[in-house]
Amino acid sequence: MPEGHTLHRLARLHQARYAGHPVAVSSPQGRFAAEAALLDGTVLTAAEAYGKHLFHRYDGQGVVHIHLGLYGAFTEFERPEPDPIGQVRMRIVGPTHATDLRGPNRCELLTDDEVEEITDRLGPDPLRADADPEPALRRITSSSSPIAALLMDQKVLAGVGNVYRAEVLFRHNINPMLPGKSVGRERAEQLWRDLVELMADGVERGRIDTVRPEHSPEVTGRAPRQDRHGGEVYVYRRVGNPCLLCGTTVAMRTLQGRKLYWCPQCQY
DNA sequence: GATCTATGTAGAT
DNA sequence: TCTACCTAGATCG
Repeated sequence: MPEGHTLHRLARLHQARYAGHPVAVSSPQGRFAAEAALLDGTVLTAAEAYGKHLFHRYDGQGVVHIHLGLYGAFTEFERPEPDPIGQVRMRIVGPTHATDLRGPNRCELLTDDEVEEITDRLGPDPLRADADPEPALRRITSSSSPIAALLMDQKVLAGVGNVYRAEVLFRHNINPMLPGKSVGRERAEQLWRDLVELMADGVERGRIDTVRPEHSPEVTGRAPRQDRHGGEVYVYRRVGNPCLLCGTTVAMRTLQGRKLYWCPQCQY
């Protein structure tokens, strides 16, 4: 379930459970076996997220770069950990807990320079305290690409995925196909500030909730979202259902291979 | 049991 | 714009 908030939450968890300790690293599936052997028994010094990328730093041995892609997931255990089930790419066992990594898009051992090459390509991450939104605001307000495409472009903003994109555009009544330069500076700033809040909330809760209290199905009587991702949302994957605000049927189309959801009435 | 889908990205065409 | 890739759970029959 990986948008930026998931990775930041994992980084925080891994930092608390493993950082500062020697850890056992293995690859039950075998596809990370050589790297795991190098790392096994060394100290994991830090866990950090940048956008949708997760980095595990090991004392003197380099940095493990993990990108979950669409399907990747970590499973966390208290020790004693069970035998691995299924395709476990990487297992880390620390003093009190263990974690299994399955199905990542990337799991590789890199040098500091290689890590920097990755982070240099990313736009500002709304979840990082050191983020400077200025480059993102300039990119958005000068581009003729649809705002929906810009929000998902990791070179523009790091960490925003399909759910946050759909939801933040709904919250600001912006049509997803509106060119970035037509969004304007002020609304672009509002989008950034809202993403900072929404995504920080996502890190705390471990799920994406974007519906304002006054718009909740309990208050409005509108049908609640029917989705399995866990949070309360306005439009994401609600195609064919009534908009929580106006009752108009939520629309869906594909943009650059990803599904886009919006309310044709509320977003113009 | 087969098929579909998914909060993603890189690379080919 | 397309395809490939990594995996598991939901859905279909």
